[in-house]
Amino acid sequence: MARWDPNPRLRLVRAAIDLFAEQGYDDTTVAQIAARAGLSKATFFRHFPDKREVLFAGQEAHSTLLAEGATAAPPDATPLEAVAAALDHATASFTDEQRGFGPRLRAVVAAHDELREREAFKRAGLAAALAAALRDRGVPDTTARLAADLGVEAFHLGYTRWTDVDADDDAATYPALARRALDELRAAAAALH
Amino acid sequence: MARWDPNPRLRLVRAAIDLFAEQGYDDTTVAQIAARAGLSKATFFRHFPDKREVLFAGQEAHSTLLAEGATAAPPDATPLEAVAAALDHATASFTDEQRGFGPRLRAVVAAHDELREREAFKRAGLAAALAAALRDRGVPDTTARLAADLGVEAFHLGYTRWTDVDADDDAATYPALARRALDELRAAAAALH
DNA sequence: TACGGTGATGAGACAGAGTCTCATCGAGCT
DNA sequence: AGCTCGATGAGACTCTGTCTCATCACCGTA
Repeated sequence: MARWDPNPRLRLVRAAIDLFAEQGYDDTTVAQIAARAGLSKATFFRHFPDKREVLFAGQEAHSTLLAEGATAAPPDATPLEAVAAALDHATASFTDEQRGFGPRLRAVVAAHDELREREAFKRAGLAAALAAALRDRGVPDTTARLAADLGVEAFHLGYTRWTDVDADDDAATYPALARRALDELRAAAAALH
Repeated sequence: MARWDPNPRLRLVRAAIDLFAEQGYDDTTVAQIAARAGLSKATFFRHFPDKREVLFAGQEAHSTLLAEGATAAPPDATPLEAVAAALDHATASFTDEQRGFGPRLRAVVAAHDELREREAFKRAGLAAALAAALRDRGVPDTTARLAADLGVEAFHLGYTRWTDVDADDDAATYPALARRALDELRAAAAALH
């Protein structure tokens, strides 16, 4: 696993998750991550803008998928139906390896403000992208933002349940769990006023 | 304005906002901020855990105020009425100096991901505190989170309008603007399903 | 007035994050 | 073999953030 092997990015991600689980996030330096991946510190920063980002890479792709899904929904779909379509589209691409990383990822992030901060930011990015897609469908701004917030909350709630090892129902796919979460949120929102 | 003068914290905040406006956030070092406040770098980090935080200090106080306001609402108040009470309580304490900082603050934050990230995190903290207060009133978890999200969104929307120099209607107080924003959000949420 | 205790500050060393420049390497093309 | 181009490594550098220790102002007390 050295210098000129393929997939340097993925090697860095795996090395980082392993080291964070072994010795903690704070006690792991970027140089150590790079070394385990057979690379140098400089190369790490060519692939990721900072140390936190190695755990959140690919979130931009999720933004794109959510927006695509919402845009591709039938023209007469309601805002929340478009959000459901966005969830279907975005959750379909997740892999088993991503599911496997889930528990370790959540444990590390939960333990460090630095990482929870990045998570909150990424989440805001997802909501903004989804809201923009809804606005392009003609949904008014405030409605679009609220619907997008529900969608992103369902996206995360579904992810949490999908990667929860204590409740590993193999029939529960990520798309199905996200849909169910959205239904719950919709019901709660309807009961709000 | 040197070493043993009073209010070192506030002096640091003012120095930071001034320098960020003058030379930009990236080109301002912590040492420079401390020097302008007549203090040393070490003392800056005694008052703020990191460079970003000098712009967001006091957000914990807002969390407390929001929670207090929600808790103090009449027992028979609906979740959204409790949120309105929380906004009344939290927005009442803002000063004219805070209003004056608003435009510069928003401009600096908007220009740097690093700061927008911290803002998103603080926002999540406010929402969590408000949601916890609502849960303590007996509001179900999901409902509490949604209502809290609306409240925090109204809190920020109201702040933006209150500190918008282009629309400085002196009769528009922060509490009134926050209330109005909450009403708009409530209407949009009701129209969602 | 002198003295001692306490908390805030400064000075400076230090490790790690993140940036930058330049040399080197491998792959593909001619 | 020689050339080009993109990816990498090496290493210097600045700044953030931490830590230790000495110093200073203030306050109470003798």
